[in-house]
Amino acid sequence: MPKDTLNNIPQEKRERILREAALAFAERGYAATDMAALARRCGIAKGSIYNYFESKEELYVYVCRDGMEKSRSAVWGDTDEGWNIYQDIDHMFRSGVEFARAHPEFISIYLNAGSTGVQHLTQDLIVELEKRTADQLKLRLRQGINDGVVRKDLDVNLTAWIINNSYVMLLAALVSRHFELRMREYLDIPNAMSAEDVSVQRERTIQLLQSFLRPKS
Amino acid sequence: MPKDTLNNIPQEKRERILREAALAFAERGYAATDMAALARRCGIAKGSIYNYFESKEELYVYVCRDGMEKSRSAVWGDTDEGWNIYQDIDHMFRSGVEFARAHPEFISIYLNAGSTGVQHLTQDLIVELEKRTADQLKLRLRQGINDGVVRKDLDVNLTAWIINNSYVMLLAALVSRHFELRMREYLDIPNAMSAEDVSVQRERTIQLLQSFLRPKS
Amino acid sequence: MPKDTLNNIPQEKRERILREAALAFAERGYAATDMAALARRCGIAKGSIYNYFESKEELYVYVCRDGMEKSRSAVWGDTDEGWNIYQDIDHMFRSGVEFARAHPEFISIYLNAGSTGVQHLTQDLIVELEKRTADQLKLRLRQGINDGVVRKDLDVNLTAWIINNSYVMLLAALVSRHFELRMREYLDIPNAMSAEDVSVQRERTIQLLQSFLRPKS
Amino acid sequence: MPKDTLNNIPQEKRERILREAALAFAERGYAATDMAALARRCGIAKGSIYNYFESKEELYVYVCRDGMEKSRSAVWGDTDEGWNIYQDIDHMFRSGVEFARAHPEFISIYLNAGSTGVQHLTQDLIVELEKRTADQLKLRLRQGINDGVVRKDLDVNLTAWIINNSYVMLLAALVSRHFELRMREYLDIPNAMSAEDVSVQRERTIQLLQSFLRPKS
DNA sequence: AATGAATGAGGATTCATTCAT
DNA sequence: TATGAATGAATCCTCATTCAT
Repeated sequence: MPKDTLNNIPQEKRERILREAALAFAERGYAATDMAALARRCGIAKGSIYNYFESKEELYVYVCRDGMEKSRSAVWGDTDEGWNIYQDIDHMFRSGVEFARAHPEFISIYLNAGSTGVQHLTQDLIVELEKRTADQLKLRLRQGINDGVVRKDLDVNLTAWIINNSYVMLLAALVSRHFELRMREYLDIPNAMSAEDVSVQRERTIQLLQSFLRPKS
Repeated sequence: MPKDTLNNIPQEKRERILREAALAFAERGYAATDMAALARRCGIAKGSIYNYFESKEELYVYVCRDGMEKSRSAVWGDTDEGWNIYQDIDHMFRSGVEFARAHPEFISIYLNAGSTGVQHLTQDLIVELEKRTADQLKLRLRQGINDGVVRKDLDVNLTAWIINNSYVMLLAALVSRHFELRMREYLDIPNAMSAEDVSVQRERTIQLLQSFLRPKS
Repeated sequence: MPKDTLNNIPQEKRERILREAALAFAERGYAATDMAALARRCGIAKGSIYNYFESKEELYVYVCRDGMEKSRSAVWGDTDEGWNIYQDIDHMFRSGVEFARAHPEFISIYLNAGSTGVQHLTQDLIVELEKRTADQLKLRLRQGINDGVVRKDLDVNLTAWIINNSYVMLLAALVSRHFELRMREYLDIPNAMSAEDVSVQRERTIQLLQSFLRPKS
Repeated sequence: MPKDTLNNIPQEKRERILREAALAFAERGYAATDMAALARRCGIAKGSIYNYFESKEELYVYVCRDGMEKSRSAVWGDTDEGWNIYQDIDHMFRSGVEFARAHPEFISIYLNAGSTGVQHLTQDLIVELEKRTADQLKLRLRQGINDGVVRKDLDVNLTAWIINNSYVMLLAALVSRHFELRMREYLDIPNAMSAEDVSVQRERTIQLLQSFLRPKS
């Protein structure tokens, strides 16, 4: 969708533009992002952005697509086919948090995509990303039930959704002041969460969710 | 915070303004909401809004505060002190879904508040609302443990957060196309969710979450 | 087509805006006319124009319609039903030249409408104006033939067209440097045409055209 | 006026550039013609145009000059010194229509040149072309009078101008929707004019104009 | 208190022209 | 010589806010 010109410029520049655009959209949202300011921030002329993209919308969609791909490969890029649901949950939360630390902007954009205004531009794109995770979790839960390591009475779909809900809210807490405050409120964390805090809570969340899955016996 | 003038107009008018403003902000987001269009849809003159509110920001904050209050009283207004955590979860999900159906605009605004752009204006306001729910859930969980109806090994705070995560995502699915698509993806619901679908999934979610709490016995 | 606001402002202002807009479009053409400069020239703020008109196009169309109406009433407003073709030609050329002197901008806009670029916006509008003149001339020619004061072998339609061709080119010469130079070239007028020159040539043209119509006797 | 470079490129390319530039200016007018789009349609790089011409203006002037030369040679290139005014009128209308069919773009440019915006760039150029026709018609009219085949009382200059007025308007009708509609309105032609229609009207026009010249017998 | 015309800073986009390769 | 990426002034239009009535 971007213009050919985008492929004819140095990779470093292309990446810088995408990075700064993602950061800008994440910081201020689509509507409040100013193309002139964005260009300045990228170190290029206002008109140059329009050599690469038809419009602000196209740039936004491209940034989202890029983030989605980066996210997918960061979270699920190196899973082991042999893992079970417990290992997958563990991996998902760890790699997810890692990705959110490296690229908080994409998590913000993900949250924006769920909010109002530009949903229509990106929802399909992002739902595609959800599908990857949904399929993975559902598959592993089914295997776990078959293997007798997961409670037989669990509704696989619903359980996958519930697990992912907390995953999403954890990542949200890493990039959104509101969701961070909410999480600290629930978890009685008085001060801004340190990386250490996050790791601890991530581990506890993993363990608690895992404990929900285990057969009662 | 609004001007005194707001109290000198007919209640019907005041409510209409708040309702339409909430709808407008919910539909398009803060930045993309046009004060002129908003005035038109309220049936009042552009200038009149500025007789009641200092600025667009103040109006937005007031709408949020209003939504927060409506939400709190809708969800927790008529709880019974004698209920246990199972009854509270049941009540929260039921009244929450009911509220989201009656006032989807406030859920949208809540989600926006968690996204970028205008976080700073409303986060404290909305976190206050979270606190009410957090305290309630944590209290009941503690009581449940004491009463022997909840697993003793549960981390009360984390459990409350996890429960509420799914609550938030369920309500989000009712007002955001993106989160609806996500939920349908997880739950294998091929078509737009009917009220019936929502009720069914709400019940299943309640039961699954409740099952996580029960002692293994 | 303009917004209601246009009718809610003082007549003097409304007329000033229309006048200046017509002058601006006439001077520079549609594409080269700058809305900001136009506003300045009208003594109003840039945004104000957009309180009256949806867009530059709408303003342009409105100016054209206005010019067309002014032109029609100026040229054919006070004809006498009893006149014959000779009197009508005389009247048309006289009132046409008078109108072109009072409102050269509308003649320029007429010529632009025949040129490239914005034809589609105004052609129907302006052809409507032509129709008035065409019908008038054709009617009178037919009457003249019936009354025996016009050559019987004349093709009425074609004759009307030929008469009007020179009418158009005469008015064009009054507002367009190019068509003035062309006319002076043909008529051996070395210097810029004075009002006197124009009157003389108008009279000669009238007489020559009239002489073409007379029966050979 | 163009740079020397223009002469160092293959003739085919040079002609293609001129042709496409003429078409582009004719289609959209000077101001609305986009140099980037023009380069694309010429099949050359944007920068290359500036290797041949200093600026858009210079290119435009060059295109006009080229059109003027083509027009002159097309219309008057192969006249016979022995022809009289009747033959010249006949020839002028025939070759003019033929030229307008082959190169409508130059007629459009001619009309634009008479309108606003870029008059100053080309008027002298184009008036030069008019002079050729004016001189020819006036000469032949004078000869006609001397030879007794033209009414002695005619004002030679004015007659030449009147003849040419209809010539201009006929060609205009071939390239401008507005002037075509106007002509159809006058001549009661309900549908778009076919080549056949045009030929018929051209013949009638020639004959009618010629009839105006003939001595009363 | 209500109105809506007026304002002008700001924002997305265009485009003639330049210049490094 | 040819190319096309880069530039930034220019342009259309928006919109929160003001203020005279």
